[in-house]
Amino acid sequence: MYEKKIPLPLECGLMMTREVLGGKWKPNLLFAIVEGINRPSQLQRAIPGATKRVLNLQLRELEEFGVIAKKIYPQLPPRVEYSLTEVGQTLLPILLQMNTWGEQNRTLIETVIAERSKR
Amino acid sequence: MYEKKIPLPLECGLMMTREVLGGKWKPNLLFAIVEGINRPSQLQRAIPGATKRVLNLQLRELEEFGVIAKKIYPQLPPRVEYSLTEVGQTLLPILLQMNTWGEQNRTLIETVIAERSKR
DNA sequence: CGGCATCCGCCAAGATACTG
DNA sequence: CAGTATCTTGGCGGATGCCG
Repeated sequence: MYEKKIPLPLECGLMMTREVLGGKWKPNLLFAIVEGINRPSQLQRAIPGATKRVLNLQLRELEEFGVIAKKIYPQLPPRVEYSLTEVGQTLLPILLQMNTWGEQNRTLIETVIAERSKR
Repeated sequence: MYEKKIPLPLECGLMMTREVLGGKWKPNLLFAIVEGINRPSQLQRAIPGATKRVLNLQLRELEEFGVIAKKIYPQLPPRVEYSLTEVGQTLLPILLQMNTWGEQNRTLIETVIAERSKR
């Protein structure tokens, strides 16, 4: 019985997920959308660190991957709302875990970063 | 009763985790180490896409964050072994979920990527 | 309000070669 | 086998401004 013929098939699932969540603000965007912050202007306000352009780019990518859906209301002023798709919902557990892990280890991480910048 | 004074405290846990897992090969490295592929040369072979240099850089960062431990055997030829720390163990659930999610949605993702490159 | 065009700086990551 | 030094690059993300 062969345990594992090929040591690592590059553990490709990780790369796949990375492809989807890889953008700097994508996790935050998904997180925000779930919480009901689902309009572009709201998202901009919720994520002050990112510019309109970047958020748009990343939103489009998320949309291309079928993770979020974009609803356009043809009116003036224009109105757009994002929502998680079924597939997007399946990402929630991961995001939640990432968030709580980060919270739990925040002091550790901050310490290391502070330490690092001393050099 | 104020529901949420500040809409998003930038959902900082996500950024923390990102800081630790952000490198291109870090998830793969952790995954491999858990599976017993814990020596530099082994890791290089298991992850053909990355160069020695990059792997070293990312391994060092993981070590700085206290996620992996580095054991050096002072002998010739030199021998080094990495292992997950307690903290590192707590990352496993996340990595596993990311991996399985990627596997489950591999065809979707590959399709989108193929589509994208047509333009 | 939502979206896009343009320009630019930076840094993570690739390529290569050398030392112990 | 493990690690480092040097050089280069691609592209992601930041900044700004214009348009419907």
